[in-house]
Amino acid sequence: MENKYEIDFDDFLKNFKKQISNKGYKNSIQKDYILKILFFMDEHLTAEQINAKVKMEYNVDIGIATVYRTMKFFEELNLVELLDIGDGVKRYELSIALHHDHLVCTSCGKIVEFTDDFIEEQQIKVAKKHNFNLKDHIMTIYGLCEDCQ
Amino acid sequence: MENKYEIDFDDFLKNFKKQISNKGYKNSIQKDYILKILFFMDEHLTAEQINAKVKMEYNVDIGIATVYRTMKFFEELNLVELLDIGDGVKRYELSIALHHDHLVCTSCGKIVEFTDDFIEEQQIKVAKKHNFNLKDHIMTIYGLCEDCQ
DNA sequence: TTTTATGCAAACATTTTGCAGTCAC
DNA sequence: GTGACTGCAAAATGTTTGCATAAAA
Repeated sequence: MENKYEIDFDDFLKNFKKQISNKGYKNSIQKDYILKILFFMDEHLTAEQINAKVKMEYNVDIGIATVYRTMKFFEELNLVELLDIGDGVKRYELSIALHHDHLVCTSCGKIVEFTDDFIEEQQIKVAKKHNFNLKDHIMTIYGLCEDCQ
Repeated sequence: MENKYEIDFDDFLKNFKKQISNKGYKNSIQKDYILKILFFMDEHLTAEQINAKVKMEYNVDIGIATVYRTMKFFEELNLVELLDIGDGVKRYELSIALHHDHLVCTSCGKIVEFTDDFIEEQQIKVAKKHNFNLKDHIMTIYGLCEDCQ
């Protein structure tokens, strides 16, 4: 199976589960389902979408509460990252994706990932200038994609 | 009275009201209250906070619905900008503030504004590279402020 | 006098929580 | 067996909408 991370899913899952149990938490079939969905999806999924995909792929309704709770759990363990494109809905992606920022099309909603080393460096300088101890950042550029122009 | 825009509030209000009526909309005392609160506040206020400030300063309860509707109205006229720091609550600020990005302290919530020409230029290049017609962007750097380190 | 704005409450969408039962370790 | 997890429904949060009334132009 193809995936954008260029690593084997089984290796990934094994490692992921080990991290969970190492920290004293318990694994479950629901967590596995969610991980598999996140791993093989390119897009940044909402809780509702994750729930629907799990239902579709595995014929199980794990419930939206479980999705939210699991995502919050993964987030706290830094295994998943939250993406907020400003439409009031949370989207999630695996942290194994290298850091990147987002271009969002304001017409069709398409999301393109990018990184820019210059900007990254400059952000460090900005934080330093204001005596902030930088932890993270989000940068989202809004515009019209090629198709929507 | 001091304010960060270095312009006179009465001039600002007069101009603001003119823009509203020029576009065929009606002015109101509620809009004036909200504008005065926004003008003299440094912070980026939520709808709830704006409502509370109006109640406190003018002893009038204009209602949360009015605040939301007015902010959406101002936003559509590009008189106000929406700031989303990713906590699921909308914050607003006047557009007369020059464009800037934000540093947010993850401990105390302090927000510091900044601009960086280098980053701005680089964003234009990034958009161009991906064939996006750039409209806007948000960039928020998260970290610990001096006091919280 | 006509159109837009207000204010209340009710509706809405998304996310969180309480709790009893279940499962992983 | 114990602590963590699940699943349902109910609650909470933030925001929007319907509608009758009021106010601005």
